[in-house]
Amino acid sequence: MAVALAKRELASSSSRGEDTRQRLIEAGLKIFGDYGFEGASTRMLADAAGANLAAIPYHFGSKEGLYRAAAEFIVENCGRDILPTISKIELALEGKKPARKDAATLLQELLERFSTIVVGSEFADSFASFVMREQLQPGAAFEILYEGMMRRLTEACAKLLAIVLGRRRDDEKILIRTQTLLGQVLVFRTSRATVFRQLGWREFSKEQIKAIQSIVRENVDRILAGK
Amino acid sequence: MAVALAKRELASSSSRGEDTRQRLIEAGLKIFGDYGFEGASTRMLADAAGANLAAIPYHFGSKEGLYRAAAEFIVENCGRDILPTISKIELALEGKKPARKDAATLLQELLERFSTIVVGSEFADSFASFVMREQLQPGAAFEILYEGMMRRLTEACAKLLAIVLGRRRDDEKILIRTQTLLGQVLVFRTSRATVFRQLGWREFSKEQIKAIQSIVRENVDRILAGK
DNA sequence: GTCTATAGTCGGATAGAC
DNA sequence: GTCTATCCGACTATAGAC
Repeated sequence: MAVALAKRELASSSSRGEDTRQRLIEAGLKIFGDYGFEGASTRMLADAAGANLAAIPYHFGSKEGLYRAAAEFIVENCGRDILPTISKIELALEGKKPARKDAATLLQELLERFSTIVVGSEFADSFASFVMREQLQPGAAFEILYEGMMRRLTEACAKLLAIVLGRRRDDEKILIRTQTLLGQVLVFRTSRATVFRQLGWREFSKEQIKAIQSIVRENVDRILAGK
Repeated sequence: MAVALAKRELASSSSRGEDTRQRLIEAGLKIFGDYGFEGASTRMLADAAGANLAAIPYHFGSKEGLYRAAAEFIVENCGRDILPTISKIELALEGKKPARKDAATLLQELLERFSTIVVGSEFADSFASFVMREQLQPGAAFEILYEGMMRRLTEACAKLLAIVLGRRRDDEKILIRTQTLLGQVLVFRTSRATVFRQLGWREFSKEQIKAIQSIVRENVDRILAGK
């Protein structure tokens, strides 16, 4: 927190440099998300940021450097939304093992938070494409995304599920089932075009997000109820 | 059928033309899947097909024409695997409404067939990327994929689910839940990199596919059991 | 730090010989 | 139908003025 503040002060007090840097990262998020690494041109990036072409190699060394910086930006922003919940869960798991019922409640809370980010945030519109492209062809940015975001999410999810179903947390079946739980939420992003087409939607409205979350919650309840 | 046969005969009997065309489509499937439409160059495509650069505009009009042809190839090949099952279901739904239990059995059969394609076929390695990119940025090829493949799958799935849960088949909740069912399977493709990382897998082996299918089946059983 | 201008590369499509 | 050669546009990165 203190570091972030210091950064901001540095940005506003010093030169335009840090400001250009920030605008380039935000433009990178959108442009790389829309067109992919190869499809995005440095001209698009510079234009979207209102910056000069040469500012990219200057601030980030290369187009790829900007790409990595965008991945780090995603991790930081998602972190703001979901890390508090994950930290709470990790803390609860550190002490004596939570009761089955409490673990189920925590798991539902985690999934609701997750779905709010995945379908509910307009920020997700930019970074969802970015992340999906890295799933297709994992590169250096995938490491940043996985270590900074996905690992803690899937591990927290798996540990809670293990408690609820009464199994060891590194049981392969638990890990597979963890993915099926997350998949129920993720599908609304990864198959967005199909979902919109079939449901006649053109966006995720507040009501639709609630409907999705309600059904996921119901499904998960039923899955957790099984022995 | 007679048309397909006639085409094949024409291909083998006539000139190299039809053969080059076929090799370009198969190369397109792989190259477009790996690099995306923009990322794939006509030189890569021609090299992978063992064809000349100029053969692409000659046979398909343009690079985009080859792209569309690849989408049609996907529809045809997926169709071979899953259309018989879908047709069987559509037939069963045409007559008098199947019993709840029978609908559940058909739904499980459909999902197993679906998961076999999604995670189990080596053909999927190529076309999964192709389809995912179209979900990100739906273009002309998305129409081909949706109308030729996804529409009938999701509709069959939704109709069966409506019977099992005793609701109208155009109920929004049914359509949403349909997506969550498919999502449990799809996640193993769309988040492949994360799944492999968390589970320590490097491929989908026979045993792992069986494990996935078994857990999906269990989840779906529990979801369908709810009222 | 930011700009313009440019070098050097690679892209898709085409013309025309065979 | 297939090939070679080539056009023309767009790309990333850099050099050097300010």
